Amino acid sequence: MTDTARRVELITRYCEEVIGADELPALLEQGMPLRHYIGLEISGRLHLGTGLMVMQKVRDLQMAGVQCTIFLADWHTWLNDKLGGDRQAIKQIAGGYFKEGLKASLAALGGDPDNLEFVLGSDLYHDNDQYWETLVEVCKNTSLNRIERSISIMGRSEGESVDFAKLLYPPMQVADVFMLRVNIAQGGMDQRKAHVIVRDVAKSLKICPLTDAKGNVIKPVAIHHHLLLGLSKPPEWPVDPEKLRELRTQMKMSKSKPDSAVFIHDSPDEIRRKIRKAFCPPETDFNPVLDWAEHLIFHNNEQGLHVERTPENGGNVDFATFEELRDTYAAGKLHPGDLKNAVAQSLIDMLEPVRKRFEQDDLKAMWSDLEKLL
RNA sequence: CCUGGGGUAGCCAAGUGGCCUAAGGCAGGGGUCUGUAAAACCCCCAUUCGCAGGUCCGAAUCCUGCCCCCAGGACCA
Repeated sequence: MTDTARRVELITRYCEEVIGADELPALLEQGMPLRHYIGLEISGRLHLGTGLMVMQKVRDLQMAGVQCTIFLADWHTWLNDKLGGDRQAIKQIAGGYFKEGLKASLAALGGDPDNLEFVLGSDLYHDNDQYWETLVEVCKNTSLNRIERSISIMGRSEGESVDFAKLLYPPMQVADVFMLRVNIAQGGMDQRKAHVIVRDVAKSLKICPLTDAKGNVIKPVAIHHHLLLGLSKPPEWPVDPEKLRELRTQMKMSKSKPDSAVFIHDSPDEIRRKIRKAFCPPETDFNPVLDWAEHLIFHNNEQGLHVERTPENGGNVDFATFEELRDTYAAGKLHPGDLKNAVAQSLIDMLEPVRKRFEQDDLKAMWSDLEKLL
């Protein structure tokens, strides 16, 4: 495998979708420094979707030699009425709990937290004419209709009536990408609308266009990771494939359903309890426990999944690949309870360093600052 | 600024002077039952009705003022 092929593989692996994958090899070959970003709202406790799904991709990108940036979107958090819309508190949590929590998560996954850049929205926008000019340019190159349809990126449903400020959110997110000079934009599958606008307007921007090593204007590559299923039963079961797209957002982990999500600093007992209560039908589709096994365990743990069972239940088993696990489960040869115990234990082990980090006084204090706000 | 409609739990929503210490549904929590969960069944979940006064024996329900939301309209030298 050539070096370029190896790096492309690292950049794109495990992604549910990559828009503009064809453009990657050329960028790599011309020695263009690759800059990544993912924007995160400061919305509350860090769950596995952010802590592990986002950060495992960051780790992969670092391994591919990409400069990674976490954009702490304090303005977007404010626009979206999160954390009570308290700007001062949002900033404080962003630079404290959020930043340190993400670094701890990345470290636990084998990435390099010291080489991870953090940019706060307020800092990027302050005294930055280019940013506001680019925002206007983005707006001039899209339509109100399109922006209204894209508010699903902020967890709002299409057609929902929102105050006008919220319509600034999507074009600001688009402008962020160009202002940060990013050529790889990462997001969950729920962010694709914003990234499609990014790519649509990329060639029309004059103030702050993105260019390659030769000075040609290019579009950022968009990489989208899988959204982890929430642990609760989907609102509609069985899931109708026709309605999958609209249901997807409702199926993801949500903070309003406390036990549908596991947080990065949950205690082993909490993790076991939540997973024990998880929806886990005999089917393999839309099975959150299998979903977590696939995307969290097999993508991070070389050892695969170790299942402990009593002798009368068949004794211990190891699965080296997800396919092996899925097929065994589908055949009814692995009991859901045993699967749950194994997945829980594996996550507990994976998150051990994160919990350790949160036991230290500085992070403990930052965490408690957040809890007071919730 | 005007006209009309509206503000009841996380969400939807009934109730228009006393039986409201506020119905119902969804979501959520606890439990029973299953070697998981789900389903089923049982239980919990607003001392309070946008805010402040007032009338009345008694107000979520009537009156006054204020705040906010929605749909129009007016203004636009």
